[in-house]
Amino acid sequence: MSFEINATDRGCRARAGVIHTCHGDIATPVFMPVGTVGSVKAVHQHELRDDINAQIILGNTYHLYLRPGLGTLQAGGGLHRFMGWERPILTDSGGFQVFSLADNRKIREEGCTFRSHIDGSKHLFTPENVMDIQRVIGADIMMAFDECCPGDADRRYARQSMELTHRWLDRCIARYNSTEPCYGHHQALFPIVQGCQYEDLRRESAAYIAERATEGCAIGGLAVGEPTEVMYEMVALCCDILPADQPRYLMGVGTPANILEAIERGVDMFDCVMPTRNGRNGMLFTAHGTINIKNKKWETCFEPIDPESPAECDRVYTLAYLHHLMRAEEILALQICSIHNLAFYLWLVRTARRHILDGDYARWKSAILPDLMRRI
RNA sequence: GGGGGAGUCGCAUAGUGGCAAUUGCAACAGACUGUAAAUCUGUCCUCUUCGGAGUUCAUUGGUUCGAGUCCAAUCUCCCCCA
Repeated sequence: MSFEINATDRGCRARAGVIHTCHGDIATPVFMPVGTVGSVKAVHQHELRDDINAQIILGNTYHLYLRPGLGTLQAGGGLHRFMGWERPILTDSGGFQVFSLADNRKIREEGCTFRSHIDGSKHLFTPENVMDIQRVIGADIMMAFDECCPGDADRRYARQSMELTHRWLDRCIARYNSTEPCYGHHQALFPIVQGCQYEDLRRESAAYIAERATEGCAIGGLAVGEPTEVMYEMVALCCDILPADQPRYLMGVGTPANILEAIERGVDMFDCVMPTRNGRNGMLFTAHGTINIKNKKWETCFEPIDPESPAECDRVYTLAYLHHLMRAEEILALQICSIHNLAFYLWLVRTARRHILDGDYARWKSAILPDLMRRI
């Protein structure tokens, strides 16, 4: 894997680049749709490719390990082949589940034990087996096993958590270096900065990660309850320390505004469940603001969902029709909302890239931001 | 004509002397950030300074400290027999 930077904006730290992988190139800044269990919920692979033009998607180590399980994944030739997706895949390590399944897990030095949310069975994740599992999944980008620390953690806990994540990282790297890809294509390993909302911890962590990163780095543990401004400060601070010649991935973020702010501070890669989850719950993101398609006001709005969208469903179907489908609880509504939101997110980062190349990113961002944050 | 049953806040339901009244649906909003989410939350008779206040359970009258609940009549609907 390699990363080339095409342009750095004149007015800010935003950059436009290309990540080259064995499964194709990824133009950055990039948004990666989340496909936790080997499926971007409610969206077909051909829609991801042709309507949305997703360059890379996410899978999740924890979920795929529980189901379908490693045997099936290996027999199926890895996740790319199993799910019929020939473009790049990044897998999260399960670090986020250490956070989100807090009631069903126990953290120790060795690793983290989980109770399966599916059948209650007990499982142990260690830095070593998380590397092994991601080898079997076959992700182009594997993530280090970390603890995603809650946003309101106190300093003492945040430090302990960060130091554990660092020790786990060294074990991840050792395992990574002593194992080979299963399917013949290269797999990169991204370490993850932690440190919660404490500046000194973030600095320390970013420096630790910068020393060990070879192909890319991630910033984790943000957008987990801390104020948005704090998140922006942490992002800026981390980007200053992380290697300039590697892609930077801000994990789990975020709203359209969050993404533009982070791009301005030097982030290249994003993922978030928001476009798909909120879409399934009736929220549409648009260049003019967010709308709740379930609201009565859309009942007779016979305008196309988005006449400019590359996705056919956005141009063909009206807001009134989508409103009707949503109310009628038709599965098609969830599909259309998900496709629309993903198409919008990808339009957003594509347009951001163009403005970075043009050198007027900051100005464009300031102009579009109030609209994005509006509620229609 | 005779006998039996039923009328509750849009719809459907609970309620057998202390009730502004149960639950579901519908309706109207809100939330959602490395997915335990096609999920969750709030409002849902009227007014409110959010403390409450005022009117309600087909209609009218009665019993009772107190009635959606008991009694009587009336109206409407359903079932059975002629």
